[in-house]
Amino acid sequence: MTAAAAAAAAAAALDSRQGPALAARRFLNKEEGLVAQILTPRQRQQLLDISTVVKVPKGHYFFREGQAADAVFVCRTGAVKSFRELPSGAKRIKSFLFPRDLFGLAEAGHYVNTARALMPSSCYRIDLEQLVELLQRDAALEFQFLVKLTHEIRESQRRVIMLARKDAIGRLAMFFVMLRDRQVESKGSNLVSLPMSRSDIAGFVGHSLETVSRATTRLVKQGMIAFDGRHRLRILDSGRLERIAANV
Amino acid sequence: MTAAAAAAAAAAALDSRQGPALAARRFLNKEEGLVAQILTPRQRQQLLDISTVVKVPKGHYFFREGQAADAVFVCRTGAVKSFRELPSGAKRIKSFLFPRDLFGLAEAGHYVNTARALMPSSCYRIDLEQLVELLQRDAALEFQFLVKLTHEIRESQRRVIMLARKDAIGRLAMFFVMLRDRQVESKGSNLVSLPMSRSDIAGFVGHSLETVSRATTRLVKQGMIAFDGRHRLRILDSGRLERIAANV
DNA sequence: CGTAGTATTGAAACGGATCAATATCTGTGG
DNA sequence: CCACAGATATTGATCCGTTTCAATACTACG
Repeated sequence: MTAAAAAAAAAAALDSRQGPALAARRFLNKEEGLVAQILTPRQRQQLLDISTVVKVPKGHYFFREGQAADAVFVCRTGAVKSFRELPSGAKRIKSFLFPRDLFGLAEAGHYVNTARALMPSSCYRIDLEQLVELLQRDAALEFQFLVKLTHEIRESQRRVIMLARKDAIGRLAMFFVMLRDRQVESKGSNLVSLPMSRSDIAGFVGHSLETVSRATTRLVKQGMIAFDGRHRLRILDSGRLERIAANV
Repeated sequence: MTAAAAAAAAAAALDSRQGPALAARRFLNKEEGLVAQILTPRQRQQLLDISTVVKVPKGHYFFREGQAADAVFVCRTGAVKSFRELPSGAKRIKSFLFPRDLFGLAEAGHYVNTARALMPSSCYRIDLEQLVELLQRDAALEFQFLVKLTHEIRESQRRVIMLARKDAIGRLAMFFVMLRDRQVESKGSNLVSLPMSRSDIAGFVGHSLETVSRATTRLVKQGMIAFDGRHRLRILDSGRLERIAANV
């Protein structure tokens, strides 16, 4: 886990517009440099060779919980939610996936979560068997996956930090900041797209739908954020929002 | 993330008594086979060659948050807690480490957490630079780390599930079950050692110290668990405890 | 054996969950 | 393109559990 982090530090930033790419996201505290993976053109081509592009309309599934796992996915366009249906009927949202995100965690050969498109989306579908074979042959490529997993762990830990907070406003603030930081495109624009429903947000931050609603209302009333419709968030006072988000 | 899982499924169980070993822990739902890593004797020797054994008394530190990260650690004996000091003074416990656990997550070349011995402990200290080099050369070994990271992610997700619960008893039950499952030695014995303080537990499960105390008391009164002193837990009715732990 | 840190127990207050009613969207078909 | 219906979201009132503050009990270590 740490090994990868060191490598990540050593890695230079790279932008990849074509072919599968792994998103190395920014961390909580803004760092000077965006740590990213290097995929050589050849590696990207190798991944392309064993992958197909899957397009689905809003609300459709990439895979469902329990299904045999024979592929990994990398989000290409759109947005996806990964969740688990609980016996109680509630949905526990595991994560929201945006372009360049890797998903498809399996356990004992079966998908752990269900992946559903929040809007019309497309993903690279990478055959698992071939991928494993490829990784075994190419240590450098495998290393990129290792780095990617380290990011995954940190992201998960960030979520743990969020859930450890008891105040609804703080959790929401963290959630919004996390989303903004992930949407690299919106850099500087202070516009964040919220393709998920309020109830999905609730499932993610671990509060009830009503509490999420009240908390967002309070943030709006305090002038930190504003909405252009329910799925378009504008951050008005990012300094204050971040202070609340960081204020543990 | 998924690639590794598939490989994990393919991996056979192995017990390693000497040299660094990576713990592949059991998952929430007991599975038929204990999924573990394979480290060949040669790989283990390679890791040994670049590692040293560090012994510290109770309460001492392996490293502190922010320190330059130049090594990974694998717990050998004892128990370690990994945590972060918050501005507010509170400690947020990231994880408890037991023999065979890997730790030392770094970000931008510095340790993210502080690692402190809960009891007299020893760890393998693996030089990071050499490890990275070794991993780059040995895809198979690197793959083991990849598998290990996948476990780490699942563990983290399990923690997320725990934190998403609002009831104190449920969280505690999950915590105790998690601990028991990690202490492979205690297999069948129903005895779990709790080397950490109540306040550490509170920091881990995300509740106040008092709430943890009250919840354990209730579990005791309901006859599910009992204590031999504050650091020795006996699970009396593991069926009921597990049902509460799973009852999401 | 005493003392400082650690844990338990009690009482009061705060905040989120839940139940319930109303308002607002979104996507569909006319 | 509009209107309408079902789904989604907001807002309100009450209840319940955790936090907090405070006092007391325990335990481990010198």
